[in-house]
Amino acid sequence: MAGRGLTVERITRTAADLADELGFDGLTVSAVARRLGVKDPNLYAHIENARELKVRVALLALEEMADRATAALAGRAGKDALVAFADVYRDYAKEHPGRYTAARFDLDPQTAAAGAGPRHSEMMRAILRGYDLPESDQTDAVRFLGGAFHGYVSLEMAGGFRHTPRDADASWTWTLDTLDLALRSRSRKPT
Amino acid sequence: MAGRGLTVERITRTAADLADELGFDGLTVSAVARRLGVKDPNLYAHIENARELKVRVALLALEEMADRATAALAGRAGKDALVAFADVYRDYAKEHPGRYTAARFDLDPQTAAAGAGPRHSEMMRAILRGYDLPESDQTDAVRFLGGAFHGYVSLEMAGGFRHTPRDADASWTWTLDTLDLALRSRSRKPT
DNA sequence: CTAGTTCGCCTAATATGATTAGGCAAATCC
DNA sequence: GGATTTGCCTAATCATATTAGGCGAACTAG
Repeated sequence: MAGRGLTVERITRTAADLADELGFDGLTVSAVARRLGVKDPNLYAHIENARELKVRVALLALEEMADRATAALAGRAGKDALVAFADVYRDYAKEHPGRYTAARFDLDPQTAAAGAGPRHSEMMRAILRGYDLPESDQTDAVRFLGGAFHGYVSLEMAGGFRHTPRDADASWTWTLDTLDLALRSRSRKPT
Repeated sequence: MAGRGLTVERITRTAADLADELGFDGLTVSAVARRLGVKDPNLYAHIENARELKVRVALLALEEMADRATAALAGRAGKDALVAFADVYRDYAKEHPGRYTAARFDLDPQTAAAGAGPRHSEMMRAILRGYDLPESDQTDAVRFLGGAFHGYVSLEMAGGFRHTPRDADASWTWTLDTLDLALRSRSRKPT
């Protein structure tokens, strides 16, 4: 049997691959079962329901991104760190569109807190340390940055930039330069 | 019959309302038919398939937002305009989460171009005129702003800010201030 | 006015997907 | 070696999407 040894891990990995191939919305229990060479009902021995499948993919994606980000951040600070971190998101979204979309899946608070979500905020805060913002601006800046990164990537992924000839990479660079500029102008110490 | 006089418009409006109530993903042909008091197959006399239903909701949302934005922008310029415009998005997303999500639906280029999408870019460009950016930065800035607005709203809507106590409105204000700052630092003329 | 047509809605039927209940055979335990 | 557990399967139900075809009321042409 092709399905020899089903495990939650194997199911999740397969689901993640399928999400990348079919789009996160196209991810179905049936498709995963098919790909694994087993019948649909088998999967329910390992997962509760379709939602759990998606949640697991979301958590996987969050973790993979956090791992990459951690690596990218090593030894960098300031704008360097900002750019490296942002590139991790954008590159990941390009390589794994389904996973990336999954990462935005609406997780319930506990699940989210148990996943890699907090690692992401942590890293963001670490980057911001390089800008020396007032303590009170910290959270605002995390939200601002997170939104800016995600928004850009998400619009680009949705094809929102196809209408205009301007190169998406160039706009990305401009965006990061501008974010850096913005944060520096918020800094307590002069640049 | 409750369904007296089905029209694409009525179907679309009903679909949009359902999207707001159930979430865009929960929007189904069946649910719309139920709400309209007719059997599912009837709808196919007016729409091609489920996708078209979603596309129509997306176009409706885009248009409604554009209308609001147009009104909000009247008589404003500079940061005032920026804030008014951004608030339109955020408020709309709060009032109509399903419609807002729909507005990000992946439309094919022609459909998108025929809809209100271009109006949005136009308004964004109008706002940017107040900042007097170099010609070449125009498109980059539109993408940057669009991404920042959408990203923030989308994270907030997805509950991404629930983890931290900090008030989402305050962060929004900070974000808009920072965007204004960023654009001003990109301006050709001094502030 | 009336046969023919169109309109608006319905029932029947198929396919896919989610999910539950229960069967069976090989591997494992005492 | 029989009892059990494990791993997968079949059968069955329900919701949704979508197609095909029926039926009566309103509408139109002669």
